[in-house]
Amino acid sequence: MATIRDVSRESGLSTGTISKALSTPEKVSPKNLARVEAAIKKLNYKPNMLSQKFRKKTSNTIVVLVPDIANLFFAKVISGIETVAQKEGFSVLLGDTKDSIEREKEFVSMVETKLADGIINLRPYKDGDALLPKEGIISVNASSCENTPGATVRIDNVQASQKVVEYLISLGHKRIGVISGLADNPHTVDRLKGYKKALSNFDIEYDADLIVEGDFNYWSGLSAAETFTRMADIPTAVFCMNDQMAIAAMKGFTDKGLKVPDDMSVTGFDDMNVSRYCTPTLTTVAQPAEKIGEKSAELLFELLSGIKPKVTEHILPYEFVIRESTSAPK
Amino acid sequence: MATIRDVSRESGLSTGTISKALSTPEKVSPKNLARVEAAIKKLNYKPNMLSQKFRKKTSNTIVVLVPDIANLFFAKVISGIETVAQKEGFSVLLGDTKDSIEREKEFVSMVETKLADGIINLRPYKDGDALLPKEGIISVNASSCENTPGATVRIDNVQASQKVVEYLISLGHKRIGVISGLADNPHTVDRLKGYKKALSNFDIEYDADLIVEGDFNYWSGLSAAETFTRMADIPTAVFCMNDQMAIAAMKGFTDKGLKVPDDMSVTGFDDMNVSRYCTPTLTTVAQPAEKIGEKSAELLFELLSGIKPKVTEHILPYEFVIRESTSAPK
DNA sequence: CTGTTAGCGCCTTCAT
DNA sequence: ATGAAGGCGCTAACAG
Repeated sequence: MATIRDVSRESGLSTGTISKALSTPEKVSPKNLARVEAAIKKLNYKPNMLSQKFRKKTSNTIVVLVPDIANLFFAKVISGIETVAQKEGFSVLLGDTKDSIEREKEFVSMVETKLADGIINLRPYKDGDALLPKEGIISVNASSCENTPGATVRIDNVQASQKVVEYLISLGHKRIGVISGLADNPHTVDRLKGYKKALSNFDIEYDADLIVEGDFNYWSGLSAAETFTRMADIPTAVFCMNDQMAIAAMKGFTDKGLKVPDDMSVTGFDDMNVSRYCTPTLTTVAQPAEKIGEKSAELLFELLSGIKPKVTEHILPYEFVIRESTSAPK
Repeated sequence: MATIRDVSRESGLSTGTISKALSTPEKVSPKNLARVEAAIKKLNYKPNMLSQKFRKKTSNTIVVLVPDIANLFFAKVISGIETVAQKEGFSVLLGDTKDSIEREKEFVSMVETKLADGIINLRPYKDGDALLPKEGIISVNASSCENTPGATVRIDNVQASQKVVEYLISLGHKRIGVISGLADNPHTVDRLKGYKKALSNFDIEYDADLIVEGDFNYWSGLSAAETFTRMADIPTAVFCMNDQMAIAAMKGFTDKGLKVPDDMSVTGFDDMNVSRYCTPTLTTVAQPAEKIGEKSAELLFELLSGIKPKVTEHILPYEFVIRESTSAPK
């Protein structure tokens, strides 16, 4: 493998000149530039970026910490991050933690060992078991919840949930079930808060029996739907905390002979691509996943460049999308 | 930032000893080991991995080239890759090319510039515009098609497609439509081949009018379904080349008043999670996406370690899953 | 504009 | 088992 020294020898110029020819060609005479190029081509020289990074003490790499990359929402956020990172000349290291705190630690330590310059964390912040934010580690929390410390990008989960539930109420629903995420998940907490606000705004009493705990995966939505159908006083609508559970719930209700939306209105959260193509199409909250990724990356690069950003908590707009899965109760 | 030299000074030991204490502690006396540890803790020393990699001339990083990470199938493959990579102590750099050949080039050059040791390519190989395989660059093509050169991991697309179509024929269908991917996509080519084989096995004449071109995205499935409903002689079943188009097609048919599967059988390809929760549930080919990722990574690491693997073309088993979207024609 | 020089932080012989 | 010394490939002063 040819090194810069080989190019120097071949071209009869010093390594310093070669280096400059590569980084700031306008500061090298055209004649010499041509000689450098010729030598590079002849030797098929490729600069050793590892050496460059070492020398410059910067990896130009960020790590994206993600609980599970096979979750479409996260994948979209990452896509947004990638777009911005490439524009800035950064690489993104994938930190699929598979929900293991051990793996998460390893990835965090990558910035301590210079392998990465900063971190974007897609795992919602939870008091107590959070590795980030951490002193000396530049990070952004993407898709966070209320009261997340440090730099964050998110939508207003409380408000969005409230809006969904108030819409159901406006249709005439009074008994509205919830398929939640795990009870201690911060998104669950925020979205439940919005649900309660909506009820209280319209003087509907909160009934804890109407909250069925899921885990954001399909299966739990199906199972929760069955739970509802076994209730003595079945609700007329169900607010699901993500689209996956909502789609599975629609199936669960359909299987038990309930028509959606005639017998049961169902709403989701996220607006995955499939939600406008399933049957019936899903009323849901559209999260700007790619935008969240882009904004997070932009914020991280601001932080990385040393400027203190004016705003460190970005609350992005969401959209409430009404489709076929909701209607007035019979 | 403390360096190894600081630890050396603090502990009164040479840098060589510190280095050894970190890499092969069993070769350092317990007494000195303790002193090293004390010094490290006192100074909060973290080895500079950038320097380490530079010195060792290996990045311990692989790049995963993916046309679009917000595609669930790819995301799952990546998840499998990550699992194996972490076990091997490698990082994975995300190469979301967003279908741009320029970006792809950049990522490929990362191994030439030592930023990565090898590449796993999720883009199907197409004669003519393929950057990989390439001399001097260790790579594996994951989820490839027939006749892909170099190291590959895939399922037998032709056989799987044939099986699906023969199943439809066995149900009594004779006029079977296809919603394909883009015509020049290698997966389209392989799967169409299987479709034709099935027809010819059962002496059904191939009718090019029954092939409607899609692009593997939802929208094209919906649009193709509408095309079918406008045909004079509507088919009784449609073989879709992925689940996304199949789910959208089911919606398209339903919207036009056709019942699935009573009036129209629909099959997919991939078996995304949603396919067992949509309504009706989808008959499809289950690709072992995570396994494909794991196998690809294992193969790459074999290649990287310098051993010539006995097998460089891995054909993984798929599963044909029969669900509710198919039945005998009326 | 170009050449010289001195390291970046670490690992690895090679002695001891 | 430990220490001394050299150098990986590159960039960044600094001189000229």
